[in-house]
Amino acid sequence: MTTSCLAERLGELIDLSNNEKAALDSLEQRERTLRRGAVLLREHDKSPELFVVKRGTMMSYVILPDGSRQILRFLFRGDLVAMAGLVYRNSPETVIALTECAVAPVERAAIGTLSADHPRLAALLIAVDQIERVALTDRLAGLGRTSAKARVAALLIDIRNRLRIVDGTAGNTFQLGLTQEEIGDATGLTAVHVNRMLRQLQDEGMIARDGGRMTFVDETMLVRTAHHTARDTARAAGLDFSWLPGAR
Amino acid sequence: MTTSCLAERLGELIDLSNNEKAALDSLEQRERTLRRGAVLLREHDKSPELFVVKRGTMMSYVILPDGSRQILRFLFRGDLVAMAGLVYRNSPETVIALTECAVAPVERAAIGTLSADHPRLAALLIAVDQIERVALTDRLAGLGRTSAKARVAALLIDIRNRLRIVDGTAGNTFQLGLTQEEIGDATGLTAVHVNRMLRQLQDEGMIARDGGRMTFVDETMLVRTAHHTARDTARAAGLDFSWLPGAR
DNA sequence: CGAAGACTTGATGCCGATCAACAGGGGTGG
DNA sequence: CCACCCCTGTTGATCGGCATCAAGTCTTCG
Repeated sequence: MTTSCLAERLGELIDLSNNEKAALDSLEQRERTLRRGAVLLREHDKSPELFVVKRGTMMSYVILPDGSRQILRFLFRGDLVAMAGLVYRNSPETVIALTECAVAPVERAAIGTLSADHPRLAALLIAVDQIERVALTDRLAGLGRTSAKARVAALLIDIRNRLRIVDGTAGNTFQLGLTQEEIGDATGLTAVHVNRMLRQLQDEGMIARDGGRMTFVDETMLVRTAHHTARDTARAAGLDFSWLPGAR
Repeated sequence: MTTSCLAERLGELIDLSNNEKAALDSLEQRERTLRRGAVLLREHDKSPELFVVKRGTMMSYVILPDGSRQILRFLFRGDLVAMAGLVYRNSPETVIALTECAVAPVERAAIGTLSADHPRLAALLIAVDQIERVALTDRLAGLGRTSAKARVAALLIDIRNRLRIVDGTAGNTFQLGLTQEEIGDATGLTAVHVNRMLRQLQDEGMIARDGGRMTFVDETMLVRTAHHTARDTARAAGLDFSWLPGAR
């Protein structure tokens, strides 16, 4: 029995009832696989459905009038993709697969019936939105007010933390899975300057690199360099769900 | 009879039932007034409740370790403040009044009971979150990938559009109500450079300034300068709410 | 084995930060 | 009522971080 990825994600926040688990499972009946580089959704295209990431990692971005790209978000197992498709007929962003991926398409209407049948899950979705909103504002502050080195360091830490949650690896080494150009498009820098910042972090003994693999040598220093507000996105400590209505 | 500000806001998106309106009204029983500059909520402080803005304009920001400030959001009538307080015990941001303000405190638990009693409203709150998320990602792309001039122009357009919705003024002149330092903290620039950008926009005939009043002289050009993705945040065109469950 | 993409490093230039000085204005206390 | 001061705005001079341009290496894959 494969539990739904969404149930897995929400289950980290609160204990779900069996009814709720079943409702979430039923959302992820279908599955669609994507190969590396495949486009799930294109900016401005119609987006009649949303998706839950089941395997692999993806990213979403926008292209500005001058052709430059801003990466908005990296997506991992359990993340909801294209929630904006709920309200906007046309997708505000492009979503592509960074690795081999599997996603579960979800009808828009399913979110409506879900909130009717399971008010607590609807409230929980609101809560998850807030967590993601805070993550976005953290990035906003980073782009607006921190140096190139801090931004690159912060991105590395972010990716590592998310990978850690997904595949449970506890070590200090991980597969970054991003080109330097992608790091630049996420942090508002050029690929060239990203390269220099990585070299600098390496020369200063904070990280080590070997091909695509990244190792945190001095994590304390790296965190300090990143000005990382250790919000520890998904950890239950510091979160409060006492206001949720009863389960069904 | 004063309708609730939240009902007003949500009512722009869909037609609310009388039950729903009543439920929203009941959220805004209490009212608290704030004078210009007053702090509603301080970063890291406990935030046991949320608020709806009833009158005036506010802003939220964070202070980074080096003392610099990033303004995250400007808040107008009908906006929800401190929704993050739903999940985070401690507020992730500071919220202060830019003008004389009135807010209605709302218990966290009220959101829970609201979603239990009125599933459609819960779904609508999810939808509103998505609209705001898209606005945030637009700003993210602006900070990461556009010039100082474009960012200032975009901010001016944004503020004007929001003021227009709130007070229904249709003209091209409005009270900006922000210092140049605040514009800088919102756009990731210094006050000095904001000043130069405003002068440049003025010299190029896009805007005119008179004390605190701002006039759009050549709006077309201003919009082009801002690379403004005319998402027109609250306009119902392009939005889709057919997936919502039935009203109660 | 050739070609295309990713990475690396150097040289140079520009956008926006920083430092500095001054003007206007509104609030406060003497 | 006036003097003072702090806040905001304005403009010039200089500096520095990151972009841009360029050239070359390494890797991967057809």
